[in-house]
Parts: sequence; C-alpha cells; structure tokens
Amino acid sequence: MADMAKQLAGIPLFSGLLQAQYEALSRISLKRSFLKGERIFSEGDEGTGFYVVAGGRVKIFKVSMEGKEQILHLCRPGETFGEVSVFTGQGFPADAVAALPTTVLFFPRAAFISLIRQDPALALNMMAQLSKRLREFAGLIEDLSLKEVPGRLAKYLLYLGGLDRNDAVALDVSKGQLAALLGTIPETLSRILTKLNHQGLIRSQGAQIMILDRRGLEEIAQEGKRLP
Amino acid sequence: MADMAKQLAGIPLFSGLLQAQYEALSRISLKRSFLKGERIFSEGDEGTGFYVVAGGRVKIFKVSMEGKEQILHLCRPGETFGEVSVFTGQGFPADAVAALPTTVLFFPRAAFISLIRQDPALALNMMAQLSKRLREFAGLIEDLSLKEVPGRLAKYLLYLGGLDRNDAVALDVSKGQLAALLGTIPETLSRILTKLNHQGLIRSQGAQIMILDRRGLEEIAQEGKRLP
DNA sequence: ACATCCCGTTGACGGATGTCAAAGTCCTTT
DNA sequence: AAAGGACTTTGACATCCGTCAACGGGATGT
Repeated sequence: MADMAKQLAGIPLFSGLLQAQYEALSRISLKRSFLKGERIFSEGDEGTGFYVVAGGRVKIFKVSMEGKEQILHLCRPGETFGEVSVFTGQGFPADAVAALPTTVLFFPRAAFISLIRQDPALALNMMAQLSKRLREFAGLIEDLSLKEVPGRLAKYLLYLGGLDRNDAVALDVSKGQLAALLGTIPETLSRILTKLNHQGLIRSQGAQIMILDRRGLEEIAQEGKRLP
Repeated sequence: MADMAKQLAGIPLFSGLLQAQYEALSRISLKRSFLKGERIFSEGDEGTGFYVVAGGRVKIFKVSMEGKEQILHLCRPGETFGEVSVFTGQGFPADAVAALPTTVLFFPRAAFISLIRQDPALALNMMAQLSKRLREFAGLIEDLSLKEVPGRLAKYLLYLGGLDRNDAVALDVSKGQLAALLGTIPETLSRILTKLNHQGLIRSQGAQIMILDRRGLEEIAQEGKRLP
C-alpha cells in the first residue's frame, strides 16, 4: 500500500496531496489491465468513474459512420481520461481503446467526488488537468479547421523534434494512427511525407525521420506555405 | 449587493453555494462592458482571471494566418470563458470579442482560487463547467474531422429546431458567423443552403428557416448522406 | 522456405470546398 | 429618397483530399 501511494504521488493529478489522501486514493482505486486493442469503454457508456494510465497507452477517439476515426488524444502514463462524464453525469463522450498493453487505475465516481470535497488541492489539480485538455482540444480544432494536412504534419514533426532539440525523430505511433491523429487517412499522409522528402525538408525511412530544414517546416506549419 | 447575489445564484457555475459565498463573489468581481465588436482579450494575453457573461454574447475564436476564423464557442449569458488560463497559468488559448453589446463579470484569478479552496461546491461546479466545454469541443472536433459541411449545417439546424420542437427556426447569428462556427466560409454555406432549399429539405428566407423534412436532415447530419 | 496478413506506398480519379470576382440585397446614414 | 456599406449570393475556377484499386515489403507462423 505504501508503494502504491508513492506511485500516485508521481501523477500530476495527485501531486502535492496530503499523505492521508494518498491512502484514501489507493483504497478507492481499482487496477485494471488491457491487452493491446482491447476496448476500455465506448462512447455513450455510463461513466461510473475515471481512469489514470499507469502504463501503456490509451487511445481516445471518435468514429464516423463510415469507419474513419479521429483520435482526440493519446493518453500516456500519468494522464487521465474519462473525467468528463464524472462531472457532467452523462455517458462517455468518446471511445477508449488500449493502443498498447495497458494498465490503468480506475477511480469510482462517488468515492472520488467525496475525496475532492475534502481536499481543495485535488480539486485544483483536476481543474488544471481539464484545462490542459481543453487547451489541447482548442489547438486541435484550430488545426483541423484552419490548417491543411501538411501544416498539421509539419507541426507534429516539429513537436517531436522540439522535445529534445533533436533533429532525428522517431514516430511513436504507426503511420495509420498518425493519420487518424492528424485528421486524415494513411494514403494522404504517405503522399505528403513523400513530398516533404522530395523537397528536402526531411529524410524519412520507416518510422525514423530526420528533420533537415526546421525553418521550412515552420513555414508550412505556421504560415500555411504550400508544397510545390 | 443583495441583488448582485441573487443574480449570481442564477449562474450555473455558482448554483447551490452558501450565502456567504455569494457575498464573497460579489466582493471580488468586477463588472465590465463592451461594445459590439470590441475585443475582450487576445490569444496569448496573460490570464489574470476569468469571465462570466452577464448580458450579450461573446465570441471565442481562433484566426488563421490568412484571416479565416474558427469560432470555438459563442458564450451566452450565464456562461463562463477564460477559465482555462486560470488553472494552467498560461496565456489565453484563443481570442474573445463581444459579438453583441455585452456585459461581463470578471473574477480575478487569485481571489477566485482562494474561494474555491473554501467551497468544494464551487470547485465541483467549475469542473462540471469545464467538462461540459470539453464535451462540446470533442463534438466539434468530431464534426470538423468526420462530417462534411452539409452534415454540420444540418446538425445545427436540427439543434435550433429541437430546442422548442419548432419547425420554424431563426438563425441567431449572421450567416458569415454561422459559417465560421461550422468551420467553413460564407460562400460554401450559401451554396449548401441553396441546395437544401432546392431539395425541399428546408425553405429559407434570410435568417428565417422552415424545416420541411426533419428525417432528411437527420440522414445528412448523422449518416453523412450526400446532397445530389 | 513458403504462405499469409497487415501496413504502407503509389496511381488514377472525382468530388467537396476554398479562392477570386462580380452582382445583388438589405440596412443604415445622410 | 438617395447613397453608402456590409452582408449575401452566384459563377468560374483551382486544388486539396478522400476513394478505389493494385502493388510491395516486412513480420509472423506453419
């Protein structure tokens, strides 16, 4: 139980809480594991609580009638998902599937809310979490509506390359999933990658991509410059 | 001061609080008014607090390099905006402009946070507010990515018509703004409205629109049926 | 080693939508 | 009433992107 508390302390949502809170949290939480591809919940399911990713990765997404999917978020360890329905009382707004072998902690709604009532720090953390997600979504909406696919891809590559100021980046998702993340389809993504290669902006080989011209990518990502 | 408290009680964010909280809220809030078209804040501005619409309407939006705008949300009386930067501590994630002559209440960040620490009900309300917005954004992302413009328009018309089960709806925004809300441009919106008229699904005349074929609109909105 | 399958790539094609230009309409102002 | 301006509509056009189809390659399992 003590190491459980230590594990919880490393999660942003639970940072800076009192010791008693960690014990309470570990008491109410349930550990669940999923195989890669296994569904965690579906859109519309009743939300009886929310989740924190302990290990693996969880894909939150919407699916169209024709089967095309738009990824809303890829949750990595320490991130939460399913919180929305805890506070609105409605069903989950999207689907959740394990994108890798995944372990999550589940926090039942009622018990968690009563903890929030007791500890304002937990409430503030949760609000920060929701706000961060809201900001991300606003960015995604902006990208989908105001940028073309090359712009979104360039932005993503720069994001990957900006993490460690490294020009050699490795895609951490399959290209099909990257397409769904960028709001397009694998064919289009493949064509644009080819163009970027041809233009000398990147050199890509499988999931390994070298950023050759940062400035060029920035022009595409920010100013919407066209690819010849 | 007493009527101020009464006014606050009508706002979802502040529902169900203790009397003392209403007094505290009115003490820390600032009333501000804006002319139609006046800017309330810009993306990136430091967020020193958040707002509640008292009267009028506030447009929250993103603008592309080329000047196209995507409306994220039209805030009506009782709704909040600018909360995200209160909890993330970063700048505002979008622009805010008064879409009508507008009055807002401004709540400075530090004072509001200290109120949250004192009243879990306020915290829970705020989380519900954030969650509701998150759900909306998820829907907008889904629409932008997975639906075509006719689908988004049909959904919007059905939304307007569904409020009072009335088949005679009146657009409450200009067509240019509606286009920005749907993630398109006025020309495209105009063409699609013409098509819907021609198809006998609606009969539109200026801002007045008669829904003639609900089922037909639903097919377009949900199943992505094409317009001939 | 071979077959199979999944993923990614490439090509041909069409449709939806943004761009540019111009005309038309409505409302406000003078 | 006339004039001006903003909003809306319509047309011609370009292009991005999704669809369909076929191919290639690497991984897995028999």
